[in-house]
Amino acid sequence: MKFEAATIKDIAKALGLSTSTVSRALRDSYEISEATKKKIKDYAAQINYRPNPVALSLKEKRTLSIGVLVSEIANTFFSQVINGIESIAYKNGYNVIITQSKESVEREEMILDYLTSRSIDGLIISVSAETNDFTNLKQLHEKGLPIVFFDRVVEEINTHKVVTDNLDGVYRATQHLLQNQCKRISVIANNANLSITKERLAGYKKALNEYKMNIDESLIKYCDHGGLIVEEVEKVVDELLTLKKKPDAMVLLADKITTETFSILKKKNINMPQDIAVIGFNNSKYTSLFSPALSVISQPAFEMGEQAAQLLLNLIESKRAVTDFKLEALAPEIIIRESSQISSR
Amino acid sequence: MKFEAATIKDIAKALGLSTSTVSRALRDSYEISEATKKKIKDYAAQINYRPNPVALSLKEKRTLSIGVLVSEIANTFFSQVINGIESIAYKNGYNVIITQSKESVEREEMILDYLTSRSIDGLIISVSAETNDFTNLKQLHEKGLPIVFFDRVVEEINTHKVVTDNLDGVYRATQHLLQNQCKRISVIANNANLSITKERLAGYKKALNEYKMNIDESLIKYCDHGGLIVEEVEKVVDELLTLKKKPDAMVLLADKITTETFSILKKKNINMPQDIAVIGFNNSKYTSLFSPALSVISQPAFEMGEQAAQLLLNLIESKRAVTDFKLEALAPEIIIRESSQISSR
DNA sequence: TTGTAGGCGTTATCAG
DNA sequence: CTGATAACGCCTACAA
Repeated sequence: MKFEAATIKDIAKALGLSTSTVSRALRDSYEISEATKKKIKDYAAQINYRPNPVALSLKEKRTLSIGVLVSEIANTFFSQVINGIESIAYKNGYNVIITQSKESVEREEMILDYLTSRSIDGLIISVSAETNDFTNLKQLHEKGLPIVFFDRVVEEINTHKVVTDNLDGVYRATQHLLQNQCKRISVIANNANLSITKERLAGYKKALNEYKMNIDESLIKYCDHGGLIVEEVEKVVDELLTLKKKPDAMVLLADKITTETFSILKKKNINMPQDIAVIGFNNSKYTSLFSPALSVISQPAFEMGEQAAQLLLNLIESKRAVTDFKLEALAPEIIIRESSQISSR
Repeated sequence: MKFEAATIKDIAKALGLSTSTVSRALRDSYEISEATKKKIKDYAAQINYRPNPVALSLKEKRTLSIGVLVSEIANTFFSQVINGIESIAYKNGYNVIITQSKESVEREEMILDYLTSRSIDGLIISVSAETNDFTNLKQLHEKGLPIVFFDRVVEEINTHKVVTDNLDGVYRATQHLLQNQCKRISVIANNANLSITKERLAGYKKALNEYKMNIDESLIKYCDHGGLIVEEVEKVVDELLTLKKKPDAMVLLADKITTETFSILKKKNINMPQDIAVIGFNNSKYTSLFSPALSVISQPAFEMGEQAAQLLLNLIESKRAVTDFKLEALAPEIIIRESSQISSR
């Protein structure tokens, strides 16, 4: 059972006019007399007429909706980004279709195929951790689908990108640990394929280099699924804790990895920051309520969403092909709390 | 710049056939010879043909998308529900259009108007805290728009509803506090209009009655915006703390209110549970990492989403008008942790 | 077995 | 100033 909404035809019939006259009157065309316009508009308002967006889409070859693909909606960072995207899209009359890959390549491929079979005008995407083959995405881009990357970007595809200044964020976080006399700073990173992993590790190494510390590869661990699988985090934490020369600090390079590691360390009754100082990426307000209150690198998620959406709308609505692409790198905020503050050691 | 995708026409032209033959072949009609079918299908695959969903929508008067309206996406409970909805919708070939009211009536009205101007086949909604006039929603429902309510339901509208067993959840939580010798148990509730508020308060009162305790109205507070505005929470917490006869426990009846109150109490250096025992609704995993670890009433959010989506799809795809509506009340989980466990007082 | 001719709701073009 | 017609991409009676 469906509810049948009024169409232009209904109005035309009721008023003894043609559909074209009605259409023109509703769009306030100059060629219609004020009297007819008024009659038509009044009647339209009365029966609560709304133009059918599907018919418009078919005619105008656009859907007024944009697709968003992230790895997980329930992740605070992503839901904040989506919030930002939504606010801009909404303001400009666009729908947002939100989808999640759950870090799976197959799901990502399926979703892309689905979304781009004409149901979106543009795409905002943070690629899944597993993905390292971007031919599909590249093809879509070459065919003319407007794409904006955020967070996890694909270097080979030339389009707008919105990221956190990951290098600087981790650089400052690591610096802070070094200033707190940490000597063996470990890191747990996301999948090595990801742009964010490379950038964040570069920040870590930059800080160590400045302090003339050696890069010890045994202190660098990866979670291929971005911490979505608890076991992969447990595994690397255990590896770090059973090293001959144990780390005295951890820098956690992804939201999920941060909270999982924190939880694991607590369960093992490891004192933070005394035994291990901890700082990691996370966007949830809740981390301030943790015990110890967690030091975090927080990304300007809402703004990232806003910027990505604005850039995408620019692409979609631009008349000429855009060739000048922007890379927006927004500054993260380093929030130092108890988990990384070593008063004396 | 748009990318032009292949159409049935293109295939027909390329193969010297008519569009209807192509259409039929692609849908595996019995009236087309195997040879032609194969030729057409091969070519379609080769040029990566995908039927245009917009054209299909126009023809079939359905969009294969469902709308979801919640108060806030970034709220863990809602993002988990959305997750559940998405999983079912996705499996059945439906799009999900996610929107948020931010607890504002105007936004809710605008979104409804937008969503229902033919761009969705059905709606899953948890109404905003401010809303107490449901004529709009009622009209939509009467016009035949399939609607499923979850969480915050509208009693006057007769359709499927998926809720947590709120009464029982709060009843058990309050009982737990009573068993822990709490004598003056206060509650902070969401907007009094909401179904969830009424149900949850009923649970509170039921427990007190069983223990032959008086209901002291000064211990019952409301946040009209569901805790979305920090000041409204601060105000009621202050009111409770400055009562002549202070409360020794708090039951917090909404996610946001729970975390805000917890944060306020911590800032005021109030010991939990010694000074005030605390338990509240919350769906974030993070609460176990709080200090003190927070006791919570956790809702089966993912399942709620799944059920709501399944019920909606049933409504949408049902041939005859549905008259037998379900009210699914799923059991919440009471997780007792430090914030409400009083060992000795 | 294949082709022709509408029609879904709208707007642009061309006529009057 | 207003109306008829075609077109967007697809499907389906009805013809051939």
